[in-house]
Amino acid sequence: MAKASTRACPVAAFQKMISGKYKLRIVWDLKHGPRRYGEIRSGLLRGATGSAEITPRVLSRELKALTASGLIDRKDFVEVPPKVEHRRTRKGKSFVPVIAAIREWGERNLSETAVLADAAE
Amino acid sequence: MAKASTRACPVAAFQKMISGKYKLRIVWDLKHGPRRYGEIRSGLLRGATGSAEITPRVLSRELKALTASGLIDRKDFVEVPPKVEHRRTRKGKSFVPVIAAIREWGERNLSETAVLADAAE
DNA sequence: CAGCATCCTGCGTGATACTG
DNA sequence: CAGTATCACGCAGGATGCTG
Repeated sequence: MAKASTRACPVAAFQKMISGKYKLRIVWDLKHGPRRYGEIRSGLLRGATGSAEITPRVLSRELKALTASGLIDRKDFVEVPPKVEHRRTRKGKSFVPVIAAIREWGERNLSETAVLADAAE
Repeated sequence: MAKASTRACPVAAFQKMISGKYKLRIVWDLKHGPRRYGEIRSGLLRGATGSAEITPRVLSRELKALTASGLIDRKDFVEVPPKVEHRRTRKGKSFVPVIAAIREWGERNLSETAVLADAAE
């Protein structure tokens, strides 16, 4: 039964796994190696103003979900001052090409003209 | 602000475009050619009981969004009885490999056994 | 057959404040 | 520094009924 569902819709499982606005970007941002909590937070959405982006609550949740999905790994240096690092797992690394494919397609089909048409709200 | 996000992250635009539970599946299901509204609806989530899945409201919205995104094309045979077909556009077809990549990865890493094994690991 | 109108609910997301 | 606690809100998405 589970076989049937996943076989019918791996896409659904994928969507569930990367649900949320930041998961894909987090995994992608980890390409340079392990990153600390604060690094992800400040490096994720540098807006034009460099203003804050993701709230601690949300980032925490995303990281937990990604860890639960097995895409990233959490390393806690247990002592003070608090230090936690996240890095991609094997599974996470194997997922990178998929993100790359998405990015590549997005850059060709969603950039500029397409984006403007879509962002016309 | 939506503009900024799409600009920096094609991934974000991608997520926005395929947001929702059915868009990817709809595009995928159109691989066999044009499909009528009812065909998509009854063929999308044929459960064990074959019960209904997506409501007209939701399906309609998904189709509109996909049309607005340029992934699918809507053909309305204007006369009675109502007949509407949807098919993939060029853009939609170019998007297929991405879905295929997602599916392929999902089948290898998100299938029941893999999920369980990875969760244990 | 292919929708639209209305109501309702859960959840993802953000803002703010606090803590070990 | 790396979170947790609480409140609030918008929106996706389901249910139901009606229509051209």
